[in-house]
Amino acid sequence: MDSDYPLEQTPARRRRNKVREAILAAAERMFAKEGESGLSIRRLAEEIDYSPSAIYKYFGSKEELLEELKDSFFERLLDQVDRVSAASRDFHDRARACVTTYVSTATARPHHYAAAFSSVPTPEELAIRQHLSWEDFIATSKGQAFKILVDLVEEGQALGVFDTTLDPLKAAKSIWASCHGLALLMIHMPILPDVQPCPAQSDDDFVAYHADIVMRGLAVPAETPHKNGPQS
Amino acid sequence: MDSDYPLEQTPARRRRNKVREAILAAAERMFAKEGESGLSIRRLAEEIDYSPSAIYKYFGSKEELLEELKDSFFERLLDQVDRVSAASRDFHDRARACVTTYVSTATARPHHYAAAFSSVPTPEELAIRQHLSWEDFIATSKGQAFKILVDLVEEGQALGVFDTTLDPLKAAKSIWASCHGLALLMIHMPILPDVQPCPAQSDDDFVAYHADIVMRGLAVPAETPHKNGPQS
DNA sequence: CTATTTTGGTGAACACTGTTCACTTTTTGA
DNA sequence: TCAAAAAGTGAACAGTGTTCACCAAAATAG
Repeated sequence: MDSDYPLEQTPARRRRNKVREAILAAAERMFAKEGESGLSIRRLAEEIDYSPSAIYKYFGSKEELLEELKDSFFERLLDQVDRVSAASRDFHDRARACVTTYVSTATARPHHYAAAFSSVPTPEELAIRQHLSWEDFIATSKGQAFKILVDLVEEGQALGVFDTTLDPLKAAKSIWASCHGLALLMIHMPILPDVQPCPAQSDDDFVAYHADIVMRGLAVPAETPHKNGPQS
Repeated sequence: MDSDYPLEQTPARRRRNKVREAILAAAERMFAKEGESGLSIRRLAEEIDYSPSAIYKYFGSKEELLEELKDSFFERLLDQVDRVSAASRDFHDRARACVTTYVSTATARPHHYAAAFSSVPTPEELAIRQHLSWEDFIATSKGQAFKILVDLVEEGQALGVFDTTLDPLKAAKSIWASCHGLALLMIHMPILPDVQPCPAQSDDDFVAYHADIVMRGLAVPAETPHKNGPQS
């Protein structure tokens, strides 16, 4: 069955991929508009003029299909952030850009981002995930996103703008929590920004504002302000 | 039909409330264990020895029932935070306690908290929510939670520990995002804390750590450290 | 106390859903 | 050319939320 060189694209394979992509494209369209509950295998099959059972020749289950949508979305998000994190600019601008692109690409596809963090692991799954190595973790998309943050923290510490007494992993987790929370808050509760007679600003402005506050929390503390540093 | 004083509890009403509470209790148990997808009207009816259609004499739909579960959970959460925010302690400890109790009560019932922020509003819903007043907003549970944060920020500013140039609303939103994100990160990705040869600490310790970092981001800036304050 | 109306509860049905499986048609590879 | 593998299908299964006609019991009115 396997050919001379493994990457050969027989016409059959090409056709198969085409159908697969058609399924994914329709699913993507559906899911982006109506979310997980709005994505139905039967409607999806109807959309691309196939029978529902045909889908199962390409995806083992609806869950598997959804997993692929979510994964490819998160990898796109990761690429975006990776790009701006590798740009050569002022450190503060670059760090802020990481936050803003993370949040804006997340909110641009609310269903995707929310679904990417939707599973509540059962105790058994939790026990399994407990013993997975750091290497295995940063091999995943989420792990790579986390690694970008860790590197960013370490760079900030090396540049003398971040507190060197902070554990980079903890700091990175703190940053991630702040970004994650803002993105989801904007997705699920998009009313807070200018609910009052204050000068209305755009969402993007607030994200940058939030990013600056988050970074201030990691900055080197003032000489003797109060006894308010996180104790190790 | 209406009696002399509106609060009269006829035996019928009492019986009805009893059944209603039984439904809610079973639903609560089911939902806490298996989440929204695991809560089935039919299984729920079977659990309390009623027919599925009986449920609809007490709740208009599954959505309505779920709404009640989520709302009552969030009000419990609000109560917890309200209590510790009203305690008379050192400001830093109190603020930190607000964050830690918020996050820990959220993670104690992961399905509830996640579901409380699960709806992605459609553009139409968004347009409706756009013109709702500040008064209407802080009448809701979420609004009250937000108000606690705003008050906390203003108190911190009055005490001179928070930067007075910060808009209390924006600062409160920033704090909320950070808490919300940490809670959801711990719910959906409970692997980050000590994934490495670093001294393993408990989740609670990290939440407090995070709280301190968040508060540091709102503290009065050092004299002339860098040009890293959020510009208004 | 009786008659009437309202309430609580049920079973069957409707319109969905994801998924499986026996089956046919098409395509591929030797 | 022929057998084997792949692609695709319709019907069925086991679920789901929800509705509705119907019935019995309780509350209410005369």
